[in-house]
Amino acid sequence: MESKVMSIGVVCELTGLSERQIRYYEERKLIFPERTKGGNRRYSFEDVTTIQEIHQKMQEGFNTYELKQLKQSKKQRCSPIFR
Amino acid sequence: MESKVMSIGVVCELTGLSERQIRYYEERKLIFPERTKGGNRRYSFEDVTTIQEIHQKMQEGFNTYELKQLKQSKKQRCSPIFR
DNA sequence: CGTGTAAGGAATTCTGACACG
DNA sequence: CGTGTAAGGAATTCTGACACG
Repeated sequence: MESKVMSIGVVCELTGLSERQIRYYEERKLIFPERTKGGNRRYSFEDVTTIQEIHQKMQEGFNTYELKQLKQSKKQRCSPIFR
Repeated sequence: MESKVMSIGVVCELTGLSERQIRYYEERKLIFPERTKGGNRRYSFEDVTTIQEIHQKMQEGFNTYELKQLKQSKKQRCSPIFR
């Protein structure tokens, strides 16, 4: 389910995290919710999974910069250039 | 996906129907969204599908009472008593 | 019956900032 | 760095009612 349908409040319930934390992950460019015409964020179930993974990694000691690096290195290894 | 995560605005976008129509289906007991602590409705993807089916049937000439009857007869045929 | 609408209020979300560390 | 919070405003949703038919 990749459709962006959830408000931040629902994501908080699903993840147990605060709005602040979720918005911070976005600020660090780790998640990319859509926006309604009025400017409200909309998240997908994939986003929720990603958020949970981010939180898990952070509890293991990674910071957001490192997580960003990890994501990008994964992307590179999967890109056509590397095949 | 049976989790109730969507606000009525998202359901409107997904179905192309108005808030009024969607709330009316609930009034006629054809759908059963959950509520947040504050009283806001939350719908699942299953609800969206059901809403689309209801709208389809209504365009075919059924009224909400008949649709309610249809649902109940389906339930009865599937109930243990009828096996 | 099914749906549009204006009305007023309440719940939800937004941003930018200050704070701590 | 990551997160809590109070502040003020804006978007979203709620209910009950009137309207048409």
